[in-house]
Parts: sequence; C-alpha cells; structure tokens
Amino acid sequence: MKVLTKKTDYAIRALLTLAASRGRYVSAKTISEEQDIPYQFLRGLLQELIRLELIVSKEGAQGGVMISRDPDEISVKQLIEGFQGKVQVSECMFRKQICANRANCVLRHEIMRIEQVVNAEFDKITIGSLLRNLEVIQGHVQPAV
Amino acid sequence: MKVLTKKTDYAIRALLTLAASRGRYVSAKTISEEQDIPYQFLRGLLQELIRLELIVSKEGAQGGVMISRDPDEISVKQLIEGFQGKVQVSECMFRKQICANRANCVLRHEIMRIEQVVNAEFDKITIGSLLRNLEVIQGHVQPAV
DNA sequence: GGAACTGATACTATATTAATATCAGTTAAA
DNA sequence: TTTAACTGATATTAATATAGTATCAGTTCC
Ligand code: FES
Ligand code: FES
Repeated sequence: MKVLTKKTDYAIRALLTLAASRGRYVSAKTISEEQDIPYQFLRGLLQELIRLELIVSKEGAQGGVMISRDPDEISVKQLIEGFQGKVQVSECMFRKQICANRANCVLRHEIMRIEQVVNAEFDKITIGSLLRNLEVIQGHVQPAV
Repeated sequence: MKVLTKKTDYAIRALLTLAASRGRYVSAKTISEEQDIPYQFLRGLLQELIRLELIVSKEGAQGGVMISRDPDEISVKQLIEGFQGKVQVSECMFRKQICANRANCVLRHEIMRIEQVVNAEFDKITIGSLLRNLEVIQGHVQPAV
C-alpha cells in the first residue's frame, strides 16, 4: 500500500523549494532541475497548486511561481487531499451485510478511528516543519532575524 | 486515497462467510452468490488465500473451501499485507535532499509512526471480531455451547 | 523583436486493479 | 460408469489510475 503518490511527493518537494525562497518568483524550470521533477509534469502540478491557492504565478520573463501562504499553514494532509482525495479506508465495506445498519456498525467506527489518526498525523506535518527539519539536517539553519 | 482494494475487501467478506461455516466446505459459487463477488475473481482470490494458508480446499462434487485457522487469528492487517503489500507511506520521500541522512530524518520518524498506528489498528481487527460484530448487528448471535 | 516565462489542453505510456475465459483434473453420487 | 459439481492452473481482456510528454497561444522583460 502506497500512501503518497509521486504527484503528492513532487508537490511537497516543489513547495519546499518555494518555501525556501519566500517572496521570490521561481521558474518551473528551476524547480524541475533542483528537485529532479519531470518538467511538464511539474507544470501541471503547479497549476493545481495555484487552483488550491497555495501558490501564485507571474507570467513572462523573470516570472514563475511563488508560495502565497505561511508554510506552517500548508499541511501534508491538505496536499494529500488535494491530489489524492480524502483518506478513505473503503467506500463501505461489507455493503450487503452491514450497511443496512450503518449507524451502529462497529467496524465502521474502528475504521473511522484509523482515518482520524492518519489525518491527524499528516495534519501535523507541514511544509514549514519539513523545511526546518531539512535545514537542521543539512546544516543550513538561518539565524532568526 | 483508498486503503483497501476490492480484492482485500472481497477476501475479508469471503472469510466472514467461511468463518460463519467453520468445519464445512463451502463452494466458490455459494460464496460468490452470498457475498456478491464475481465468481472467477473470487476463484483466484481463494487460491491466494490457500497459499496464505488461511483456508484449505477439497476438490470435486461437494467440495469447496474451508477456513483453517481460528478467525480471531486472522487480522485485516495480514490480509492487506498479503494482497497489497506492506503499508508504506512513500518508498522514501525527498530522496535527493534528505536520504543522505536517513537515520536522523525527522520526517521519516513521523511517517513510520503513522505506519505503526495504522498497522496496529488493522491488526486489532480480525475476522473473528468482525463476525461477532456482524452477528450482533444482525441479531444472529448463537448462544455459547 | 526575441528569449524566458505561464496558461491551457491534448496526448501517450505505464502500472495496477478488476474481471473473464478456458480447460484439465477430482470427487460424489445417481 | 457416467455426469454434474467442484477446484487447479493459467491466460486474456477490460477498466482505471498514475506518470510523463508535447504543443501552441499569450505575457512580460530586456
Ligand atoms: S461497513 Fe458499511 S456500515 Fe459498516
Ligand atoms: S525521507 Fe528518506 S530519509 Fe527521510
């Protein structure tokens, strides 16, 4: 079972690059090279991020995309939902047998608990937190201004 | 994000039927009709369950398959792993940037925690526990002998 | 005007999942 | 002893999701 698709993975990485360059427009070409993401695939993905209102773009020479939110407000959960849909264990297991009694279905309760845990965990992980971890690991910590 | 594939879903349902008929051989046809699972698809799936040693079969007329384990010892986790492979969040996110320092990667730690929680939860849900829930819901509880 | 960009969209390739089809061999029982 | 009800094994197709490519129009900066 794979939880993150490549698209989500790429989106996270693109946002990391953008978060590290806040306030500046970065071209798709640059991101593509820096993160080793196929150019055209990235282009499409960036347009989705624009629709999700996580980044904004500027056309023309010297244009590109720029992150438009506080990186701490962008969670991996949002990205998973945006690109892969909500975490859902099974549309509804055992339809025939149980679903007549959904409200009382114990299984359903347990499954929803799992979903909640997964969502809560992915909600904790943000672009901001990831970036800080990256910086710590790579020794690129910038002194607070 | 879909956690259970149809195959896993079908397998669980087939095992529920078999658990409800412990000690008897049930034909694929019967299971197929009872659980509304495409016959040939079910056939293949049952052969996998045999390989996983969760059921045994008997050929010929009056043959079929029979559950060969205590239903409480068959967890949804085992089935997911058998049919879909281990739960894995991402083969390894951010390869380029972090994987040079895997041991210290905070992200990796968080992700592994999520995996553990999901696995632990699915490990708690067994064919036995599901069947009991079903019986309670449907009012088919058999008095203990 | 031309190079460096994004917007929009259409297309192809690959992988995974889901479903079917076929035929040989086994067993029970009429 | 034949036949209907079964599984074993395997091949094939269909449907869907994911991943990646290509093209062209329009914008902006120099
Ligand atoms: S699985 Fe559908 S209500 Fe329980
Ligand atoms: S994601 Fe690979 S080590 Fe952190």
